[in-house]
Amino acid sequence: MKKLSRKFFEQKTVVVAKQLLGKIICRKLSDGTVLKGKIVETEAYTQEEESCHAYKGKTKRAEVLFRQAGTLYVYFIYGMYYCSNIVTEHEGYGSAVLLRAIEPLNISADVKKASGPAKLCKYLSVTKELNGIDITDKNSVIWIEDAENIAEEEIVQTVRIGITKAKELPWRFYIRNGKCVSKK
DNA sequence: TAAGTGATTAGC
DNA sequence: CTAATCACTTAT
Repeated sequence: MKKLSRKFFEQKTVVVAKQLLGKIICRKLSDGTVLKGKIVETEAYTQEEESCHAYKGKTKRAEVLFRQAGTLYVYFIYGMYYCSNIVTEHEGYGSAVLLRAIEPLNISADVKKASGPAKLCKYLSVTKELNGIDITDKNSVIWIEDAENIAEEEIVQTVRIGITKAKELPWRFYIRNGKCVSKK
């Protein structure tokens, strides 16, 4: 399988969000174990809309969003959870795709263990230590492998969930009938 | 539906 | 410094 290049993430954020569906996210743990999961749900965030962390400019937390495409953005929320995003478009523009759910491909994995943005991070052992890494780097501990594109009719596009601002934007994508898609 | 939980941010 | 907010999950 081929690792996705930086070029893939340099497309428009909503395009990346949509095309990431069906791709395989891989995580190499410190003991050498490699976990894999199919991405089944994503959301797009760009700096023009107020629900994005980059909306107010380069704050200390959001600075990572302005880096080059393919950078991993991990943030801590509600005192207990991490969420991971992949930075998109060009350097200096704050945008990213939130990974909301994956379907674990490891043999003994529970299919519900990664059906939510914070659960997915827990499953893949993603913490703030990984904030800012380049997932297109050859030696990265997280990367995404290419896979067949999901057919247009299998992709559902709806409004984003769990946010309080700019709710009307239809920037959430998931695979129809995907068993690991998050709540609601 | 409610509440736990602490980093981040804006506003004094 | 303080207080409000938060792209969530789990258990009622």
